[in-house]
Amino acid sequence: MAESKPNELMEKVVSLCKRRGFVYQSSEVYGGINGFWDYGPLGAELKRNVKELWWTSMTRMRDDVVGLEATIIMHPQIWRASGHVDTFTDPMCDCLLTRKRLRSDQIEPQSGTAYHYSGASDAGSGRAVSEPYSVLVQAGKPVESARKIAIQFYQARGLAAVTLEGERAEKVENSQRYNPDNGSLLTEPRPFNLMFKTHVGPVPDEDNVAYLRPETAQAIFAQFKNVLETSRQKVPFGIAQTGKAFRNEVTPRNFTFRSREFEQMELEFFIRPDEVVEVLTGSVATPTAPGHPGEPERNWGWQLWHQYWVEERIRFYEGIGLPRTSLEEYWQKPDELAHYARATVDLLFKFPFGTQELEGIAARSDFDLSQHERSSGKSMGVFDEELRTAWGKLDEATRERIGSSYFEHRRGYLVKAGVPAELAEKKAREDVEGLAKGQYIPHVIEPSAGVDRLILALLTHAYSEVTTTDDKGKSETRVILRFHPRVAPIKVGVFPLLKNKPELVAKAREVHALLRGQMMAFYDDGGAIGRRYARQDEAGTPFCVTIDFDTLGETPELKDTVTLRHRDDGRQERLPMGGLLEFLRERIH
RNA sequence: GCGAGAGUAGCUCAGCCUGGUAGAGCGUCACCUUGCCAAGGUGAAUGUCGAGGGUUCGAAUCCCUUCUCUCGCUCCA
Repeated sequence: MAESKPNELMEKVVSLCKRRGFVYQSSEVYGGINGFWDYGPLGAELKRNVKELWWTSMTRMRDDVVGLEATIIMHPQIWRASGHVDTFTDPMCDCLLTRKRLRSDQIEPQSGTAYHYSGASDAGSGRAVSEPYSVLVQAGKPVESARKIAIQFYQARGLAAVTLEGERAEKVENSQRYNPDNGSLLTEPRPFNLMFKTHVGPVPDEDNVAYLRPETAQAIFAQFKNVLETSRQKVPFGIAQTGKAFRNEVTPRNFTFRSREFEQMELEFFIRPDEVVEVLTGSVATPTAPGHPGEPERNWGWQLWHQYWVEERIRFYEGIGLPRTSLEEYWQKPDELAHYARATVDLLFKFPFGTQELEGIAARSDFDLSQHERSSGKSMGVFDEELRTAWGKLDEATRERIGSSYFEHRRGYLVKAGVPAELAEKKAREDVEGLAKGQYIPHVIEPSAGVDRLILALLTHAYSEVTTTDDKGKSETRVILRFHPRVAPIKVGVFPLLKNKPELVAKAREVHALLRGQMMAFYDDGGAIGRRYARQDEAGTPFCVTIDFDTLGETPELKDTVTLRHRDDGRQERLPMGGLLEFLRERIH
């Protein structure tokens, strides 16, 4: 990474992105639209490469993961079951004094005396403010403390010497309208729905409200049974999906990092609950050392699976040019975890504007499938013949122990989900009976990555500057994007050494024709050769091929060889044309 | 959404204070030149000065509104 100040580096990257056609602001000719970005020619190739590498490594290279491509608009019930309708509709309000933003439903109810003011004036300047305001003070506190806050409020609105007007006291019980920190009145609560709403059908009304998905994952849960029944997969296995998701962010920030329309790469990897693993294998293996635990084993519990996926994902990033040192693993603290999550690891990248999340790998227990089972009324469980048989062979004490552990987990989930205690107990007991018959709801490990964030990480990580000084002492700074060849938008540039020699141009065209179709190859004969190299460096092209007079046979033993030039160090080597394709393929795959 | 700063050629910026109808460097394109790292020459294109409104004989310049970007408060792909 270049050694610039954070903002400087970010500005350079943003500027380069536009100049070279990686990223443009959406709808720019109309003044742009906040939180939306388009990918230009180079960006589109880069993004495509990243998604294909993810898809290939997740599905094609594995026996135990299959793909899904679901719609963006789904049955609205999905978002009620997932919790997005509730948690994404937060009423927010602002403190009128400090402008601090608060979740109005999370404000501790306050009681005391509210002092209302109709406005204030400044005798000195003759100015007046007629905006009403109030301050809540706890019972017993003097009125002066309210006045002090109110004076600050009116001072902030331009009065120097404040004379408060229309003071009036009122008893208040359990109000959420005041800031607990300073007693200041808050703005009216406004709902902040982070889901984009639309209507299915031509006439918008309440009955046909639908949402653009705020994550791709829920479709995987909703289609879990279909995939299970049609893919010939058995737990443990995963379902992968990439696609657009939409969140009406309060504050889109940091270039493409937080966008309102963005793309995700998500895997839901379904595993057996630990109780099932124990029944089948007699014990549950747990992590013994940090690092990659190796090939999956039958006796792995959720913790090992979780660790496995964390390490798999880090390997993926390493494979596309983000070394482990550029990443940071953050294990969420118990109080930060969502209530259904058992563990979540964030993979953070050191962006110029701060260390921020690229991907979250969550162990989500059986929460999601259970929610959809309760919400849809359709079973989300799987049946495992082997489990039923193994259960039959257990002794009574073991059945009792494993059964009660399973019972506690299921009851815990149901109670948290709002099921009345008595009913939850009854249902949890039924679940234990199901377990004995070979039925259970799979747990899930969810590695969920943001594509656009990853693109931004790759761009900022690849960005570097090289300053050279020529004979005349004139120094010049060139930009090199040091992309891993796997993600580089253009894999190879093909140039005739000179443009005004038709034989060179024809030969270069021939080489270009040989390579294109196999990989993104770019032909260029404009300007001097050094300039063309520089242009490709800036686009992040790892290799350039130059056709010269030796290629044509000027030095007989060099006939049909070309110069291959490496981006990162300018090194050149001579290669036979016939071996070119293989040489490049080895390095870009 | 709120507070602070900014928006002029593809990019980086000057001009704004003190109104008189837009400039530099780089880049882009064409031609010439070219013997491996942004070489040189000649020529060309490009701005409704972010958008809208107002003041004025006249606005990039002064005033208002709006949009976008950057930074702080919330967020986690």
